[in-house]
Amino acid sequence: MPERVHIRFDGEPITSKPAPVSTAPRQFQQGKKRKLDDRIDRAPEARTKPFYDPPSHVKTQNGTQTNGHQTNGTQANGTRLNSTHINSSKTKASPVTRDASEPKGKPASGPLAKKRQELLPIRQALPIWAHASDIRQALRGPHKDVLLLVGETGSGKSTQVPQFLLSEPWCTGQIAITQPRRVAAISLARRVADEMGSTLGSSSPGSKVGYSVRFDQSVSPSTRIKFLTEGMLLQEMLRDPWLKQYSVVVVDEVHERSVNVDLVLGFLRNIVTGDKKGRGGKPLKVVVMSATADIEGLQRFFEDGYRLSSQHSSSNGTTAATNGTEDSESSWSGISSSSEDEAPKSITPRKELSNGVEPKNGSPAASISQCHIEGRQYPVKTMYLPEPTQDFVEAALKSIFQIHYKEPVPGDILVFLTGQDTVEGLEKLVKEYVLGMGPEVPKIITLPLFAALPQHLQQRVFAPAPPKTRKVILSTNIAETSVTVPGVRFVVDCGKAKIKQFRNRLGLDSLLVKPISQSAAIQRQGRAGREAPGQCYRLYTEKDYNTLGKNTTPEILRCDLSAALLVMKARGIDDVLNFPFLSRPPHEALEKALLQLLQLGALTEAGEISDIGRTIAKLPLTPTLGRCLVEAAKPERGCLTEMIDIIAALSVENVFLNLVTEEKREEAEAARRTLYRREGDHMTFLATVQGYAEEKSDRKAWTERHYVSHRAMQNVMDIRKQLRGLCGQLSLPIADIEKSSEELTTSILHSLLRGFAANTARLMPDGSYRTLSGNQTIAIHPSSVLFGKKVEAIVFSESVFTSRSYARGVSAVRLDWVAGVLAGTDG
DNA sequence: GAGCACTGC
Repeated sequence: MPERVHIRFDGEPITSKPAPVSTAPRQFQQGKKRKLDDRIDRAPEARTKPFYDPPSHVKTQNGTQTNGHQTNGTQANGTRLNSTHINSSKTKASPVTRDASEPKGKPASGPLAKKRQELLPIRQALPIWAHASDIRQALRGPHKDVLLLVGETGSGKSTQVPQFLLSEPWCTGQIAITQPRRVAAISLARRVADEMGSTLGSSSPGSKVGYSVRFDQSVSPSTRIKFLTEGMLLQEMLRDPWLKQYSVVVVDEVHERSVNVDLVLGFLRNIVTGDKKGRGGKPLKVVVMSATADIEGLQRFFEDGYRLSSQHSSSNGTTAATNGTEDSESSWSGISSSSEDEAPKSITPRKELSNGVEPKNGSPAASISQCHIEGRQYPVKTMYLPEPTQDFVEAALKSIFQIHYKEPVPGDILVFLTGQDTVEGLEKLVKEYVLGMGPEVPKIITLPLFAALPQHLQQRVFAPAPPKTRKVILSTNIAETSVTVPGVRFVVDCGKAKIKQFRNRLGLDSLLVKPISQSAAIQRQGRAGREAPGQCYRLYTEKDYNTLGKNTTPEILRCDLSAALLVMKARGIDDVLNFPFLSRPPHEALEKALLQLLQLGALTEAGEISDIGRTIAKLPLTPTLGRCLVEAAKPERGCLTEMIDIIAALSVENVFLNLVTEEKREEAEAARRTLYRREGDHMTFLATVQGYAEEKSDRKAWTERHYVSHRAMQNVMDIRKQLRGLCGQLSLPIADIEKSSEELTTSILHSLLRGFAANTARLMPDGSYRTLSGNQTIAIHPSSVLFGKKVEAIVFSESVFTSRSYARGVSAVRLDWVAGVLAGTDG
């Protein structure tokens, strides 16, 4: 989750006038006993029969810790919150010394310095502050290159760790710190610049802090700390596999386990455990930061790397830098290492293990340090349903009103649901019930929240509730990590989410409602305790909670791996099957992805990356879309500009606005008629992008006239510009041969077919479509302009299984074209 | 007749 700015946790009360139910943070800092239960007892009686059982054992799921005082809370994952410990035989936890991250030299002056001075006490109050010295010690000295750091929400790790390391003697290069999301990278960079009394990024040549995200890079010649997205770091590795400009890479939010973070960790392990020739002998330090305490998987992951590297260098002197060869399942989700017996036997227990390597060739042992930092989270009381429910929307409705009648305002309710449909369904029900509330009851405003909701409607959740009013936010998973809603004291968790899963056999994604993991449930619960003690109402039984998986299955085990494998191949990993995966995908998935890359011509028969593959790897696109682009640039196709427009539209969500009412929908259909093309969605996207681009006077008005999303079109234009620039650099030619519109359309569709040969289907006599590769029934998605139309064959750029198999992004093609593409798929 | 959430020189 993004580390929010911690202004509210500086030890001052959140509000100047304490609300009746709020417990000011200072009280916690003074270690006063929580009054949570008293408060509940004093609360007005619920008007309905109590709906919930308190949990049978632990009532408080989150410990609260501030100022280093230990409360008797139990940490979210059930382990004890202990004081910080760094495990390293060479690292004795030393007393906190003066912070060396403070700039040396002349005394500061000016507004930037003033800001830095103002922020200093806030930084010093962060839980991580007291451990600055420990963190520095853990990486000081040779062969102390890896630090695993658990820092819970509010510990301050994302902002402080890079500043702690800045003045270390070994830190002569830049510090990279990766984030899963662009907004987090930018806002953290801004915060750290303020804390250091520096300008941000490219605003002045002397600025010390910068960031790098897609479409937005802001660094200066003096940049020392650089926040960047995981994808950007991978992109930088294409140019510099050894990351020579960096002394340390801090990998943040690892617990989210994006595909990119798994790839980053694999590459970093290779660098850190390999020889240092590629880096001119200089070591790279790696800090891996996670919000969940389960870092044993990471410990094993790096241990295995060191062990293999020492085996390599002692046996044949080769480096493990580009090729990890461990067989063990170093799985994050707790699958134990299968090569346990190879681990150093002398060292037990693992907690005190500091040496990942038993030196086999006389080299000093490398050490992996661990550090645990307590968070700043208020306790959250958790309630379960006594009996399972079939209808979580109805159960949520009951819970909302039970809370509303029982608990005083302020205190907003955040409800986690599965999707737009359940959000809108529950919104309707709540609004109906609100009509029946008496005038003496506080008001309710319902606020839906999901990604497809227009931005200005999403913004409404950030406005505080008016007096005597309670906000009820009905949200998808977007509020679990991406959006932090202020004011929430009550969470209602349906225990489910829509999860995307790639089916190797069918080659299509499924998007189904599945139970969430315990860690996701804890994450949702934590959303109630960010500003004050809170409550979490789980719409399932405690027994059901205990049967949930501990962690969410990492994305790399759930997705199409072709993009990930191409990333590896392009960065010099020849043997991708033996890449050091933190969680190793099944062999079948890897083979399937290799086969797909071969069919795209991105790999040679020998499995080496081809020129086409190298080109595709440099594009910010999936391999399939990249292949379409390369095809469109061929002289005989000559439709690169058009393909760029289409791909740009395919790369954003919701070019066409979703309309709520039937009436609006009909209006939109009529308005868009000029954009629709009978050839299908891709030509329709082309007409839309071209129409928008040709509008020179008022593009916003153009989008409104055509019921097109202005925001989406702005993104399209960014991507279009980026792709045009890249095509120039990669010498992909823009054709200047005149073509008839029919010839152009044919070229475009052929280029699409080259990338999406596997995504083709033919019309059956019964009117359904069946894929040519697997003879699977697939239906044209209702959002397609070809919905309800019958054409002899289709090509589609996306497919997903929800209630049935749907093709999205559909174009009509001739069956003999499809047959031709399937027959010969050479480069 | 339907759209979990992120992300990329």
